[in-house]
This record gives sequence, structure tokens and C-alpha cells, in this order.
Amino acid sequence: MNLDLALRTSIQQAVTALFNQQVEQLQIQPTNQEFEGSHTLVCFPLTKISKKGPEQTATAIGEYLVVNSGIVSRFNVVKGFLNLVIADKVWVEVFQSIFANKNFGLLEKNGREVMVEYSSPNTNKPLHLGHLRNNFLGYSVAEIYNALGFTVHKVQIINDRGIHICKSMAAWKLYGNGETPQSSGLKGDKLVGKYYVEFDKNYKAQMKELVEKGMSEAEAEKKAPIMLLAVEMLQKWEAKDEATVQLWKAMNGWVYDGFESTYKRMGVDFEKLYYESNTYLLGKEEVLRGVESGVFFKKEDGSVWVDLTSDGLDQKVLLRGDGTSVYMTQDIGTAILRFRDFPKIEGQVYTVGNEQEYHFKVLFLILKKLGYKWAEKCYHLSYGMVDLPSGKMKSREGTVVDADDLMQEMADDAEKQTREIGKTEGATDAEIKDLSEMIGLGALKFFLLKVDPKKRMLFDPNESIQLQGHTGPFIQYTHARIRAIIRKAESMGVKPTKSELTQVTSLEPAEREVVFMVNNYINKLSEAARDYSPAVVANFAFDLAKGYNHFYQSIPIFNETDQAKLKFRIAFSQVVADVLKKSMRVLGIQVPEKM
RNA sequence: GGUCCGGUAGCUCAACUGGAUAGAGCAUCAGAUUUCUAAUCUGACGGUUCGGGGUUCGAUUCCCUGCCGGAUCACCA
Repeated sequence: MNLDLALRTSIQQAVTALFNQQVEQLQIQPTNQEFEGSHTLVCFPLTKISKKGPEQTATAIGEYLVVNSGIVSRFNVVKGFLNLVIADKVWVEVFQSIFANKNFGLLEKNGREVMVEYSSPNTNKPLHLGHLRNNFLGYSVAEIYNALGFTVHKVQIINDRGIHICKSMAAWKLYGNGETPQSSGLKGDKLVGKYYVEFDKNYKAQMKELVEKGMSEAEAEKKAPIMLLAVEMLQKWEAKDEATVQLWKAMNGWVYDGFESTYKRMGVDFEKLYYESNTYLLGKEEVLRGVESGVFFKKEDGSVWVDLTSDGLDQKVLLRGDGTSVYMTQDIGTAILRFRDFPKIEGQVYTVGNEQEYHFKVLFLILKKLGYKWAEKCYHLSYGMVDLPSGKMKSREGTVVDADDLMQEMADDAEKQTREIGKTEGATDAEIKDLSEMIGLGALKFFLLKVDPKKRMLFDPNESIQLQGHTGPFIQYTHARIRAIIRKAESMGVKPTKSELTQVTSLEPAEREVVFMVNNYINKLSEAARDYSPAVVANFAFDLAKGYNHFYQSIPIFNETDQAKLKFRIAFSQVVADVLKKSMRVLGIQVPEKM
């Protein structure tokens, strides 16, 4: 049964019967801990209809519900708040339908399609902590929509083209001595990243030298020999010079291999990859088409611009004077290409840091001006930077936290703690490794996902490896403990069936509370989808685990002599484990059978 | 300077989109294992929700203003 709907309908009936008026909007919220009840109707807004004080209004509705609804057993009124006590038999019924539904928490396909873009790194640097937040967020949002019945396409755009990759290429050519991942054993993305740093180092040294010889800083920036080489390579690449394209392919290949292993460990995946080198030309075409149709304009030097001043923004360049494309150009092309590839998607979600808010505002406006209606359904999932206790991550200062290193540290630390606690009796080393990986990554993902994406967050390494409290492992542990109960029940031959559950007529407060939470799961998922916030699900899972632990501690299940109650509690535990698993699943976190 | 975010317990974060005496975790202190996993549970301590105005039955939430922090405003990505 759908309790929320039933309750809402009953209250609407009450209002109609008592005050002879219809209401659409009802404010129903969870009852505060200090009062009896689970659902609270806020009655202040109803006083206009009832023409009575808030307390009398609440009392009248409460009395009506107890007599007529068949759901509400008692009520109390505090100021304008009507606190409702749902009858235990109703709770049992609610639970029964959840228990009977194997696919609880997974809605049927609704025929709608969306696309979620995330990750989208540059190919000149290895992935770091910021990418982890990005990937976990994007992946989770996609999984949340998927659970709600949407068909979701996970994609990314790979910025494989442009001056940045040419910088790595230039440095490699000058100082690489033919180094490859095979020759040095270095992971491909790390190797290319090394030469990007190498470029920067030499570039700065050359600039300094030129400035000392009396050149202006601005000129030195352009005239440094290594930069001239990078620019030359970019031009050669655009002209499809064979040797340059070869090197470009080789170096990008190394990066992709490196990224692939990182993604695999992160547990994220993509349906389709888009490459800037394949989309920028389409973007260029679209821009030129826009010039013809008068949406954009050309300046004397040949550069193409869009004027967004009437939208409160500035003028923005779309093609350089020499006809080459900028970042915006390729994003236009990519967006259009994606809607051609997946004509049924209604919109796109771009998981990109908040420093690009302006960029996406402009992009969506441009697409709209080009006449694409779907532009309005595009959403920039903008998230805050991840700070370290020492402040911002800065590549120049070497304070960047590498994604591979961090995952390894988390797994190592989880293993250390797992062995210290010493519950792994009988487990093989490989099993302990697997478990530690699950716990370490669970801790990391939960840590990054529990915070509202919009907010900038602090990553404290010491706190992130904590496995107690508001953490992923806390939830994983709760799941493992429940599984132990289920195993025991099975070995005892206790297997609850749907029809047996209704033999239970009264519940413990802790049980009621947990059924309430479980029943709210879909609402939470929807809320998370609406706000593009996995944090909603993360906090739900944590609250559910906490609620269950409270029950676990206060009620020893197998001491129960009443068979009906025993079976109910086994079923109840099973459902909690299932919902914990599913909610963690959409966060990309696995849960163990034992830990 | 313009625009956009953010400021909540010592620290990290919540607060159902305007509702009750603002909640968790960590840290600190005090307790709980002959019983299903103590990576757990129960208490205690901890607040001028950045300051000041306003809107109303009611404000952490909306408006104005000031302060602090961040992002952004490139023929970069």
C-alpha cells in the first residue's frame, strides 16, 4: 500500500467534510522525535479555510481521521501541529508490500531518456582528487536516474586536442629519449603528465632567460623556443602532418590506457566516449551556419562572436581570427552530435566543476539561439572544489592528490584496520584484499558523496580513512551484520513468507521508525534526482543504518519466542539489508556479506 | 569593479525548500559485550545559524545592507 497517498487522501477528505472546501497542498512532515507520532500535518495554512484557530483546526482533523481514515490510531496537537500515530497494523501492511516486492527501490522503465556526462579530463594530466568527486558524482546521478526508471547514457568528452597535449608532445620530443610506458614501466597517464610538467619547467626557465635579456614578459611568453615548438606542433597537427599525428596518437593512447585502469578501480563506466578531435569540426560548421543566419557576427579580423549582452552576459568569441576553434566551439559540436546519436534523450547533465558556470550558461544560451529546443533541458551539475587542510590543490606546488595513489592508500589503510580488528578468521589473503578494497573505496566514495555537490568541501585525509561514524564502512558493517542474521535464520530453517507477516499486530518503536524510513526510500531517490544530489541518498543510507543499529542493539532477535514476531524481524532485517545495498549501489558502493 | 556561489556546535556536515526547543558524525567525558559481529549502542557536554535591518502567525531558509571566503568576467581549457 502507498501510505503517503492514503494519508494525503484521508486528510483531504477530512478537510472537505469538516470545512466544506478542497485543498490541494498539504504540508506533511516527519514528526519530531520528542512527540508521539510519525507524520505531522502543519495546520497553520489551513486556518484560512477552517476559519478556526490552528489548534482547533488540528484537533478537528485529528478526530475525523481517527474515526474515518482507518489509518490513524491516535493523535496529539501541539500548537498548530497535528501529530499522527499510524496504526501498527497499517505499518505491518506497508512493510508487507515492500517485502513482497522483489524490485522495491527500482522503478519500471518509464520510457524517458537522459544523458549524463562526467569525468571529461584533459589528456595531459593524471586524474586527481577533484576528478574523483566528479566521477563519483556523475556516476551516482546516472545510477539514481536509472533506478527511477530512466534510460541513462553515460558519456564523456575527451579533450584530446589542442595546445595542452602539444606541450607534452614538445617536451617529450625534446627530453623524452623515446621513453614509453613499456620502456620505463610508468603508467601511461603518469608518463604524459611527467612531460607536461617538464614542459612547464623548461618554459619558465626559457622565459626567465629571455626577460633577463631585456624582452618584455608578454613577448617572452610567446617567443620561448619550447612554446614555439608546441605551437608549431599544433599547426602541424591541424594540417594533418603525419609524424605529428603519429606521436599524438601514441601519447594519447598511453593516457587512455592509464585512465582505463583508474576508471576500472573507481568502478565507473561509460557507454560512449566523445573525442574533441571528432567534434570540433562540427562545432565549427554550426558556428559558420550561425553567422549566415545572423545569430553570430564576424569581426574585421575574421573572428566570430556571439553577442549576449541582451542576456546580461558579454560578447564571446567562437572562432579565432585564424579560423581555429576554441573550447566553446567544440562543446557546441559535441552537444549537437550527442542529440543526433541519441535522439530520444530529453536533456543532458554536464558534471563539471563550478569554475565553469559561466561557460555553460553561455553554451546553453548559444544552443538555444541556434534553435535547439533541448537546450533548455541541459543542466550543468556544478560542484564545488575539493580543498585540502593545507588549502587549495595546486599542481605547481605539488599539493595535488593523485587519484591512483589515494585509492591505494585507502585500500591499504582499510586492510590494516581490518587485520587489526581481527574478524577475518578463516579468510584467505585474497578475500581480505577484496574486502579491504571494498571498504577503502566505500569510505572514499561516501566521504566525497555525503556532501551537497554544490558546496565546496574539505578533504581531510585523516578523517576520510575513518571507518567509524558517518562513513561508508559504518553502513557496510551494518549490512554485514544483518547478513549474518539472515544466514543464521536460514540455517535454522526460518524463512518468513508474506502472509505470515500480518500475524504481527504490534511493533516496537525502533521497528516503526525503520519501516517509516524504508518506506521513504523512493521519495529520497526522487529528491536526489531532482536536486542532482547523491548526498541525499548517502544521508538516507546512513540514517537507515543508524536506525537499524538502534533496533539491533535493543532487541535480540533470536531471543524472541513468538514465532510470528521472530519471522517478522527476520523479514524486516532482510528488507533493511536489501535497501541498504540498493541505496549504496546507486552511490557506486558495494557492501560485504561479512566484515 | 560587475556577476554568481558559500558563511550553521571546537572540527566536518544535515535541516524534507517558510514550520515545533536547529540535528548528526568526529573530538572530549561517563556508561553498555555469559545473548544475532563493540567497525556497534546509550548518555553528557557543545549554538547570538557572520553582523544589522525588514517581510509574517513563524526565518538557518525570502528581501535589503554591511563583513568574510571562493569562483568567474581570455582569440585558455
